[in-house]
Amino acid sequence: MSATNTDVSSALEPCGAPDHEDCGLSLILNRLGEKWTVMTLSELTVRPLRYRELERALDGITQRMLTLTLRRLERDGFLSRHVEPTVPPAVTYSLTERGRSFAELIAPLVHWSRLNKNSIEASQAAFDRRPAAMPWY
Amino acid sequence: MSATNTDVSSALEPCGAPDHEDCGLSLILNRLGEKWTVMTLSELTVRPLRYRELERALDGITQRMLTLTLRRLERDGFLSRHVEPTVPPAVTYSLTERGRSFAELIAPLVHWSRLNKNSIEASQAAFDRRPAAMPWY
DNA sequence: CAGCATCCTCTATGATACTG
DNA sequence: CAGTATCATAGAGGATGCTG
Repeated sequence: MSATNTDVSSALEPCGAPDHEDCGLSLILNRLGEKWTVMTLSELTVRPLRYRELERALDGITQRMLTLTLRRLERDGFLSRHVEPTVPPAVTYSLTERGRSFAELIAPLVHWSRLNKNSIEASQAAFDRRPAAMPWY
Repeated sequence: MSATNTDVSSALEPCGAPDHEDCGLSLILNRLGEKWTVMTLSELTVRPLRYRELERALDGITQRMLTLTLRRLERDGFLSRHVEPTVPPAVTYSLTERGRSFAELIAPLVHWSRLNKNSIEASQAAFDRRPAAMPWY
């Protein structure tokens, strides 16, 4: 079922499908699906930030979700956490090389979204306007 | 907060953050986060498939989730649904141009995952081995 | 064949309160 | 400042049975 002939690396080969080995795709797909991951990475792309700075930058985030998001990203090695042992403590988060690499990976998604936003919303509206019961169409 | 100087289009600018307009990124992020979306698109990348063919290709999927996934992708205009009005009916799903474009967008993620899987898992293991209470490190 | 309807569980997220 | 702890909820996902 894999596209094995002409296209070698440009084809979409999902990892996790029965005939594909697990390549860890689900991990990053899950991360991308989490509500605050991409925005957090984005903020840290600009410069390292402290906990409170992130909290203020990510409008509406709760402390719980901020901590969870940061911990998961740290666990995956996407960012590093630096604690300055002062009182009160100063904790700074910064992207690792891997985190920066991951962020670059996401940029095309943003671009594509921007390009396709309007037409996708048009498709959705058309779909929703569709007569309710019309199994033959 | 946006990176405005050297990097124009390669920077990760999240849409939805307070200082960024909504570019529809959350839609595709949500889709990517859904369990069967990418695998479904992947299967359809090879060739158009009928409902039962997809069901067999996507190991472990329930009819409920297959239908949900297909409907969402159809609504977004990523795939088209063709009904042959025979008895019993024959329904074929195929990628639209937009769906194909989206699939191409995902391919780099697969590649990146493959490349980074092992080192990410190493980071996770190291993180999990870390002493429980050690707020100063 | 290609679904839809129903019930159930589990996880992501959120609200709120407390602390070294 | 930078968290942790507890409680609550909505939606994703799954199990099962039925149908044009």
